[in-house]
Amino acid sequence: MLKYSPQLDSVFHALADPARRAMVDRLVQSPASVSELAKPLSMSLPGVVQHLAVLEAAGLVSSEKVGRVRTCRIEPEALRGAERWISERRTVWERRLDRLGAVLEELEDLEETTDE
Amino acid sequence: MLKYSPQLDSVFHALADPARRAMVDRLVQSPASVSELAKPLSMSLPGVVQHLAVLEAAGLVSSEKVGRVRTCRIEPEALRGAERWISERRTVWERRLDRLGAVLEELEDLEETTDE
DNA sequence: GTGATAGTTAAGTAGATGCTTAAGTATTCG
DNA sequence: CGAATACTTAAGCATCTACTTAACTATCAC
Repeated sequence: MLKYSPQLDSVFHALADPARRAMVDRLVQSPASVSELAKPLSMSLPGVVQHLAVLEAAGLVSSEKVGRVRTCRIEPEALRGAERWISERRTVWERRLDRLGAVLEELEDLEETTDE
Repeated sequence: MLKYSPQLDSVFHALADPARRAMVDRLVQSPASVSELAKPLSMSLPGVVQHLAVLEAAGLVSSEKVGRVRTCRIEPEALRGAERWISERRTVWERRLDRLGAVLEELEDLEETTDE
């Protein structure tokens, strides 16, 4: 199992939950407090805090407490890492398709010249 | 919790495991049999089959059995869906940065004109 | 047919996950 | 000060996950 990345593990795992995606969705608009994040979610506050901990562990979100309010903000680099992994795979797959297409065209050309 | 997508749940969940990412990594190169997928993974064959089932449930991989060999291939559309979700969020975040930058510049201009 | 190959099915298990409620601790307001 | 706000911590619990081993089925090769 080469190039194992616990970083990707935790980012993809964090994004696999709808409540956590909703929180990310909210945070890309602007920073928010824990209760602001909780408001649209039908869940207890401690539940939200646990999701927040998962997002922070994945490096997707950072937060800072001032007074009694914890303000959360998104960390786009982690998001970018996941995006990069996917797009690299897509690139490999598309290159393969291109090579396949080229081979098929060559075969067609060969058939034409041998048939005529 | 608006626009809940079980599709994204399952795709991100599938990608959160290193063995499954390794399988995707292999399959973007070319289709492969179950045992070919299993070879680089230090895991029993039934374990691999279970991971395969997760990938298929997420729509990331499809497979077909011919004779005694099951051939697996990647389904890039599901990958693209996950990539799209991430890139949409990144776009929102970047737009916000642009607006912020514009506002800051305006403030600077105002200060200059009022100071002088 | 016999045996090897390729995969499948079933059952069990340790540990992680996604919640909950209850009971705290700070901070701010009047 | 005393009450309201904004979290935080702890504990408990049902369910899900990622494996395992053992036993089975369906090809294919001779």
